[in-house]
Amino acid sequence: MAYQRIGKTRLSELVTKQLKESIFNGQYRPGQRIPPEHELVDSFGVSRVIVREAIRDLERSGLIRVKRGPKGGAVVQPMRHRAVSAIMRDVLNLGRARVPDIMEVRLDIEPVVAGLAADRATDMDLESLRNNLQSMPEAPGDEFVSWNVNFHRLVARASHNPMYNILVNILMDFTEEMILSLKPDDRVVHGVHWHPAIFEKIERRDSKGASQLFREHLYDVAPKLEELEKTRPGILLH
Amino acid sequence: MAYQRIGKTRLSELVTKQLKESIFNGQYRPGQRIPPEHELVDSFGVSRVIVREAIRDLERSGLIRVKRGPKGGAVVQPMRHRAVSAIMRDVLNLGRARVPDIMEVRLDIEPVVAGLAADRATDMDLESLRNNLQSMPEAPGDEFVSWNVNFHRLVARASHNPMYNILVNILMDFTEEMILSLKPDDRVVHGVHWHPAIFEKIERRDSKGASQLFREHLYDVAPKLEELEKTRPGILLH
DNA sequence: TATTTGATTAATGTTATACAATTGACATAT
DNA sequence: ATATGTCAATTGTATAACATTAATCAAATA
Repeated sequence: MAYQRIGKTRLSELVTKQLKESIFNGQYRPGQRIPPEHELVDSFGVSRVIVREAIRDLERSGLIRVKRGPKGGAVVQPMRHRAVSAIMRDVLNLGRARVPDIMEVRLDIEPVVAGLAADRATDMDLESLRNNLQSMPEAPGDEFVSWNVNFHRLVARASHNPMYNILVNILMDFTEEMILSLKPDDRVVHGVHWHPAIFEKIERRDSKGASQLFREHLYDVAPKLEELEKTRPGILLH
Repeated sequence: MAYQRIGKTRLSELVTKQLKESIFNGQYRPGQRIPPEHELVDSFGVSRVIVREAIRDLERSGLIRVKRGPKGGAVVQPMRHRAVSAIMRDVLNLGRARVPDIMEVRLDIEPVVAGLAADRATDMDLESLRNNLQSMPEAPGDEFVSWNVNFHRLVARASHNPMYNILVNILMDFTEEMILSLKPDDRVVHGVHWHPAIFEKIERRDSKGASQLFREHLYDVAPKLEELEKTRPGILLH
């Protein structure tokens, strides 16, 4: 029988693994702090360097946020897509992804997600969407962009599929960044009138209708965003 | 005029940013090494701890791989989805995602991707797919699973959309893990006969057909995978 | 009294130095 | 030739000291 291969894992990885386990267990829940470094040093019996490395790992994967000072420390975060989003951007950059690639994915996914939302939206979801529609910022500044993009995020949340939720949020992170990187004057106020119509379909549980309208919405917007690629190549790269 | 807010960025983040820039620039290309720690310490004028932190960041996002010893160091990697995949899993765990959620996404995305593959596959892509079909492992062991899953990965690559490529690869990472976590006897040899038929559609540039067949393929497989959820809840969690 | 200012302190951020472990390359011995 | 040993480059880990940040509370001040 073959001997068992000795793993060359770094110490920090072992620490990371145990801490992660505790977080998934529910031992440390979102909002709570994990013990300060010096305590972890004692518990795990490794140096501070190692503990800090593990903590950095958790931070990078978005599971915790670290603050300094008294009452500071590592606080467990609720589900966040930003971490995935950040790394995804790096990988896409290496893969030379372009705006049309992103739009192609959006054009497929978002209508389906809207359909699911029509099927599954709770009253709270509908409330959030209604709220979004009624709070349009007046000036077409950065806030306006976030507000606009946020409708898409809320629809994704209403689909009640965590994976879709993350994916759409990632796509919208990219989209939002692209638009924000333009001077306000150059930003196309794209189809604000679509959103209320889409909401109506969702509210009436018209799955097919919501899906179809969303598709039209995106077909309407896509060319304008893809235009960006020409005027500002490599716009995804930040 | 308002003063400019002082960023409370960590030093390591500044280092990370610059190194990343160099990698995206093409200054350090996949396969090449970035300078050893002590040189970076000199160049950036920060301590070794900081440099190491930055390097760990790059490693975590899959941009480099670090080896020890002489001729070791940080080597730039080609586009990898694993890093995204790893973090995505953490976030999904926190979001309590379940197997049906994953399958729902696969059922939407993969047929579309197959359609694109039919439109865009190069001769090399077709060659890879053909190669896959002709090299079925005999024993239904781990290798068999990888081989099976790999067909899906190759189709995604043939779509020539980097984003889809990553997404499908992530989905297949999850799928592969789920199946591998079963004892070989419990693994369902799911529809091997679908793959050749799908390939034929792709080869003939029949976009609609490829898409449709792929959808049927997944509808065939889905129930068996979703069964896992019942017998082994939390199977995604590793 | 209300508000600024300062001191205290708990926590993370950074530096410096030394040593350990890994591993490729080459020399040496058998 | 093949195994063994030595060296050197490079990352991994440990320790100790100091810097910075920010919450809290006390004291000074208008």
